[in-house]
This record gives sequence, C-alpha cells and structure tokens, in this order.
Amino acid sequence: MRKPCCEKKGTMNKGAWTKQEDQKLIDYIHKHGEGCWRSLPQAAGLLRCGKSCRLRWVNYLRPDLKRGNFGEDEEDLIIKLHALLGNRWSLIAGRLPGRTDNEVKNYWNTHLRRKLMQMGIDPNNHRPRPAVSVPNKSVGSDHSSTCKPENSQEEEDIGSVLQCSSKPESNTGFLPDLNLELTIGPPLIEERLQLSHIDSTQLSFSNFSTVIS
DNA sequence: AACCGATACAACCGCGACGCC
DNA sequence: TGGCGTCGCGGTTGTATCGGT
Repeated sequence: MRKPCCEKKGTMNKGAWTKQEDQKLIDYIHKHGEGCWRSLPQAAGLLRCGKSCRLRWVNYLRPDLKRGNFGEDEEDLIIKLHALLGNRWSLIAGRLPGRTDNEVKNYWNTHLRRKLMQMGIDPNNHRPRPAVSVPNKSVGSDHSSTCKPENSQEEEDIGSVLQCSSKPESNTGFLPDLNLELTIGPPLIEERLQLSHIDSTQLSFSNFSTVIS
C-alpha cells in the first residue's frame, strides 16, 4: 500500500487556487527559491500538499511562462518532436521556451491531435491513416501507440527514437530525416533557433494546413 | 432565456526514478 | 545494497466557458 502524498488529507485545500494562495506561494518562492516542495506548504502558510504547490508554480505562476496561444512555429515543433519522442511531454516542453509540459500536453490533446486526424494523419504514429475510418470520438483515450512504446525496449534513448522515426518502414516515408540533434538539457534559445531552421518545406504543419484547406 | 453538449485547461492521481541514509 | 522519502512525469478527471438549438 502506498501512503497518500499528504498526511493531513482532510485539512488540505483542493481544487482551484485562490489569489491569496497564489500570492503566498509566489512570495515564498521569491524569498527562498524553488525546491523542497514537501516542506514548502507549511513554511509558506499554505494548506496544500507540496505536489500541488509545485504544479501550480511550474504550470502557472512561474514568471518566465509565455502563456497565450501557440504560434504556428510552435505547433510545427510540437508535432515534429512528438513524432520523435512520443508522449514525453516534459522533453517536448523543454524545447519550447516558456511552455510547460502540462500546457503542451493539453494543447496536443485538444488541438493538434484533432488537426492531425482531420488531415488524415494518425496522431499516435504520425503516419497517414487508412482512407476511411470512423472518427475516433474518444479524443485522448487512445494513447496506446506512440512511436516509442509498442515494441519497446523501454529504455530507448533519444538517438534510437530518432532512428525509429527515420526508418522507412516505421514511417512509410512520411517523416523525413529530421536530425533534430536532440539532447537532454535546459532549453536554449539558440537551439530552438536552430530547430526552426529545419527546412520547413520538409515537414511543415502550415503546409499541411494549406493542403487541406 | 434556458438548456445541453462540446471544448479548453487547470488540477489531481498514481507510479517510476532518483538520491540519501 | 536495500529501504525510504521526495520529486517529476504522464494520464486522467473536474469544471468553467462557449456555442448551438
């Protein structure tokens, strides 16, 4: 049996954060910095579990968050990275300055999945879908087959994922060799600029958009 | 104006990874 | 080296808002 993440579950606040709670969290982190989430709530005078505090900060309160609509270049990037990495949202988000994994994940599930499906592309493996298929009503429910998992070798590194994406039989030539030179690390503006230099004629979401429109 | 389904997004939950003792 | 605690991730749920009837 696993312990609940918070001992005093009954006394903990849940649900939407109030402005006062936000302010307490912001003030505390400004003073003491991030980290030690477990003890933070008590120290900051919050009736929340550390996990909840971390999530609130990371996904909503952090000052470097971009927020607002995703640009076309960001959409392109997410699609490309998802084709390579599957549902590794934190890795994908790491390539999008100012975006969080939760935000990217939500955006994918609500916008991009649907767009790809409308284009006749299977969002799970980024391959063209069989001509006629009953529209999958359950958006978000079919996460069974991303590029990564199925036949995995769980601990694929990014290099092998890259290989996976460039294997002709794994993509029926739909995705070109992207050679994104992915590495794990903090997002760098320069890197992102490099990524944006990928020949957009090879795999451009906006191109697809114009095709179907 | 009221209802209802669809959509978007914030927040929660469970689990694995990792570090420390 | 095994146990324990904490952190971070991905999947899922809850709810507010929007648009159509």
